[in-house]
Amino acid sequence: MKQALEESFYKSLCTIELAKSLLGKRLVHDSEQGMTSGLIVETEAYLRYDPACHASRGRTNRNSSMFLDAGHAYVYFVYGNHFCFNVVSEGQGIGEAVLIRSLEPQQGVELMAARRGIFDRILLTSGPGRLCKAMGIDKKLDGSRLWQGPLYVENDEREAGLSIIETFRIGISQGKDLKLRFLAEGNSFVSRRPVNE
DNA sequence: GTAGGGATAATCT
DNA sequence: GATTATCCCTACG
Repeated sequence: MKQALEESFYKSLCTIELAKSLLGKRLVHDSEQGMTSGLIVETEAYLRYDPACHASRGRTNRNSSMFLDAGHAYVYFVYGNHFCFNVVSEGQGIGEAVLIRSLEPQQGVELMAARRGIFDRILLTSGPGRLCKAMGIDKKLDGSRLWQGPLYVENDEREAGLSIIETFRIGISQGKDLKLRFLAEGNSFVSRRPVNE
């Protein structure tokens, strides 16, 4: 592994700051099948008093890793088909996290394509379920420590000068009016373009 | 390009 | 039994 961000990075920021700060950084998975990585270009924040947040109605078996210390992974299964990957934020006992919604593929594009069964670079990792499949992220990584790997985040020089757009979150029925989705302006790998504002 | 629905299963009521 | 932080395929303009 090259330079995984340290635990202190995750602890030093609140959830919204972390969601913005992760844009332009690189998510890396050093798996048994090979190395894959991608630039984070879209995130969403889920806050503890937010009705759309899994943790807002208390701790359950499913969401328990959301209550770990900042810098752990929260991976869950949705719609009977897909995994979603989150970066846990805030201190132990506080259920907040940042959902990673899309990546721009960097290393291991061939492996991603093989895992996904498609070859269109744009569709490889543009969506939370898609990127988990491409990166080989599943329930085994739930609760893992992002500062130790094999799944981790590192800096990328492209973070500098990045413009961030704030807009509404996707795929939820509650908390729709909150602008807690963040994306890299002008990047074509985001899962959906913002509609109005 | 947009809209609709099916797949598919853990979780919660 | 309903809901769900999704994806993909098909049909229709």
